[in-house]
Formats: sequence, structure tokens, C-alpha cells
Amino acid sequence: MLVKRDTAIHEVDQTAPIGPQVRRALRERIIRNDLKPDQKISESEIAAQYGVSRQPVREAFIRLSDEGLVTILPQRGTRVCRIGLAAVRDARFIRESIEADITRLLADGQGADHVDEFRGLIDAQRRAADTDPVEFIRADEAFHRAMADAVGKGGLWRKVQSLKSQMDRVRFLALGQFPVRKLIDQHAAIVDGIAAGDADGAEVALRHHLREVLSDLPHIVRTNPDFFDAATDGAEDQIVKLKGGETV
Amino acid sequence: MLVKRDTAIHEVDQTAPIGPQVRRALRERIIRNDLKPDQKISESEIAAQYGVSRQPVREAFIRLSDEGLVTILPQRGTRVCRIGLAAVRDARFIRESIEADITRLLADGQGADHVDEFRGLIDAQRRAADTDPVEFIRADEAFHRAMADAVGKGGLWRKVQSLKSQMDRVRFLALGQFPVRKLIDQHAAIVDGIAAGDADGAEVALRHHLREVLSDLPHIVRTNPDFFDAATDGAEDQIVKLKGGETV
DNA sequence: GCTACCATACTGCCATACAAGTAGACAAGG
DNA sequence: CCTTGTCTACTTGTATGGCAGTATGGTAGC
Repeated sequence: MLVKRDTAIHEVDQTAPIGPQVRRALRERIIRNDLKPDQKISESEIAAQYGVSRQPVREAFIRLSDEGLVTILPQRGTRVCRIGLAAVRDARFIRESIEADITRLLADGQGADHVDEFRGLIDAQRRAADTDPVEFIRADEAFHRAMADAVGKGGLWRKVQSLKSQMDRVRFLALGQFPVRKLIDQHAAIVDGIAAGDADGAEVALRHHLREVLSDLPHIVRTNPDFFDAATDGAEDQIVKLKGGETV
Repeated sequence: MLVKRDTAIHEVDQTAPIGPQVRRALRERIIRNDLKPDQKISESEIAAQYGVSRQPVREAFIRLSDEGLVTILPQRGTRVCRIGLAAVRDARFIRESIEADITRLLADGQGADHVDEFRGLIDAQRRAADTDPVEFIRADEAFHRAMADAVGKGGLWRKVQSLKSQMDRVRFLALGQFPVRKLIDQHAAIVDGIAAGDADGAEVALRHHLREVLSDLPHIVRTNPDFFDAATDGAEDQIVKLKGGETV
């Protein structure tokens, strides 16, 4: 039977698999804070919005639940998770550890071949710096991803993306509040270290860079208290001591 | 209506949510190589085995697909993935990066408080060394996890567990073939470095330890060729240069 | 004997219906 | 006013039916 889809708010491609489409769409809406924390979303409600049945939506919910973006309470409902401070810090810690090693690989190995590429991506960030914050985030993402690709660890990047969701939510929450200039300069410092073959220097620069968010985090939490979970921030997280001895 | 479940091979608790149960059961069977790579499994077949409907099984498949344990071919079937060499190496790389930082935290910070605990876990490994390989794996797991817990990064451990699935399959495949003595000695070396507050030494010891599997991997692949994907092993993966200059 | 075709029996995907449980409104009784 | 029981309108969980696409095995034609 032909169902009238004119009540659908959002569009889906009826020929392609629907479940993954809904999943991507919802993921995007949550990260961009279109769907806000604690907001209740039901399978039937979303199904109606997209003009599909409950089943694909349900599958999307399950996957989002694995990502920690929604919590499914059996027989009670599903709602968007608050941003877990612990999850953000864990994701940041993982990212620093991995990218530190990647940076060392680049500095010690044939990273010099990619220096021009990296500098080009940094230029793109400069162009987007003051105009479009979203574009800057994309450029930033591209830069870090390029470093992973350069050492053949691109697949790894995709695997940890689900862990990065919470970090991404923070970034979109603080859109335009980032010290873009400083971040770009830090990127440049990393590449300089790589170009010079200075593994220690490049690593310190990268760790320093990825810790920038830590200093901004308290302010962001204070500004948007009801976006974060009530986890008492007593458990200050540990930070690896930098080689230079500075504690940031 | 009471349905007769006497045709069910495996049991499930009909009161608790079924999907997660099936998921855990299948995950276990795959990792323990009860379900072998390339083996085709269908929703209806598994559903019949557990005496449930296809829907929960489908949800289990989806989650296992996210973990990279099965591949769902639309309209064609679902089969157990071969062990992806790239995935194994990626997981190992991530693990080395993270645990290297954790080790540094322990050596630089209050890791000394936990040295006795770590040594106790190593003793447990010694006891299980020659008797029960499975128990040794559990003890090994407990040791590494304890280090993460000691610096408040225990939650992180759970998050990367899905990435570790492929590594775990390798471990169960090579049950009893591991150089247990050597591994235990390496554990001891790591703890010694922590106890001495020697961050560099402890880190090198840990990286050395986690690279042990790399030397065993080719042999394991040769012995069980049809458990691994046909990815031509041409792309040798990059390894971070150790501080001491040794390349393992 | 060999090849091309086709019927059939699968597969996973989607939609729908039913079941089980919860939250909240609301009225009756203390 | 407060408590309590019930009833309704939700929620997610499970089961089932139908659909479109694919692999396979048998068969007709050469």
C-alpha cells in the first residue's frame, strides 16, 4: 500500500537502507544540539518525523545507545544523554595518547613528505578562522585526520570516532568561543616539529594542543550547566607529565 | 500463549531483555571460535536455536556488526568475519598508546601505592601459568585493567573493549602457545619501573611487552590461514620508536 | 556433454500487530 | 489537604507477515 509520506518532516532515501540513514541523522542532530540533553524522544515520534516505521528507528536508537548518545529505559522511554564529563575526559585522554604516538611516527619517519599537505590544511583553517566556525571545526578535523592517514592509521580514526561523540558535542556547544588563532599556531608548532624531525618537540606540542580544551571545559560547563551530567567534578583527571617538565 | 521452546538448543531468560542476551552469547561463541570465520548464520537459524523470534536476533547481529565480528550482506546473508589483521594491529596500537600513558602516570604519580596489588596479580599469573591457559588470559586481563583502574581510567577500559574483540580472538586462537614466562617477566619489569618511579623505563617495558604479540602474529596466521582475512600483509604497520633506540 | 535459463528456496529488511510495563491524571475516601 | 486506587495514554520489547533481492539446483535446448 502506498503510504502518504507528506507528514514527514525530514527526508530519507526510500531505496537505500533506512536504519543507518536515521542513525546518522539523529547522531548529527544530537551532536549539533538540535536535540538537547534530557529531551525525550520516542521511536514512534521519530518514525513519524521521517515517515518510516518504528523498526529502523529502533535500530538507530540501539546504535546511538552504544555510542552513549541516548539512554534507553525499557518500557519507560528514550532520552538524549547529557554530556558525560568523564566520557569527554576519557575520549580526550585516548586521543592524546594515540595522536602523540602518531606524531612521533611522523617526526621519526617519512612525515616530512606530508609537511606541505599539513601546511595546506592549516592555511584552510586560517581562511575559515573568523568567518565560519563550523567550517573551522571541519578543517581542524581534516588536519588531525590527515596526520593519522599519513602513517596508515586512517582506519583507526574511524574506529575511535564513536568515542569522540561526546567531545564533538562540547565543540559544537562552544562554537565560536574557541581561541582559533592559538589553536592554529599550535597546529603550526606541531608541523614544525615534524618537519624538523624533532619527535619530542612535536609530541609535546601536540599534547599541549589537545589539552587546550581542558582549560576551556570548566567555563563551558558553567555556561551550559544543564547540558552536562551532574557528576560532581571532584575527581580531577590525571594528566601525563610532559617531557619538558611543564605542567601546562 | 505458551510456546513450546523444547527445540531451543541454547537457553535464554525469557523475562530479561532477549536482544542483549543473544548478543553476549554470540559474541562469546565467536571469540572462542565456536562459530568460525566465514560460517554463515541467519537470523531465523539463530532464532530457532535460542527459541526466540527473529527481531532480537537481528538487533544482536547489528551490534555485532558494529564490533566487526560479523558482516551483514543485505539480502544475501550474515557470516562471521575473518579476523582482520588491520583491525588487530589497530587495536594493538591503540592499546599500546593508552597503556603507555597510563604507565607513565603510575610511575610519575602515586602508582607506588598499588605496586603490592600489581605484584599480587602477577603472582596469580604465575600460579595459572602452566595449568589453565584460559585462566592465565583472565589474570593477564586483570593485571592490565588494574593499572587503568589505579589512575581512574577504568571506564576507559570498557569503552575500548569493543575494539579489542579481534585481539581477543587471536588470543583464544593461540591458546597455550604464548611464552607465558616471558610475558610474566615483562609484567614484572613494568611494575619494577613503576615502583622505581622510572617513567621512561616503565613505558619502554610496557611497549616492549605489548609488541610481543607482533612477533607471534605471523606464526599464528600461518598456522590458521583460514581464520584471517586475505589482506596481503604487504602494508607493514608502523611502530613508534622506543626511547632507548632499540627497535624490538 | 555443455550452456543458458528459470523456478524455488532462501536471505535480510521493513511494516504492522500484539504484549508488557510505566507514568500521570483524576477522582474517591480518609 | 493528603493519600490511594484506578484508568488511560503513553513507552519499549517481541512476534509475525510480506517484500525485494540473491544464490542455487534442476531442466530444457543446443
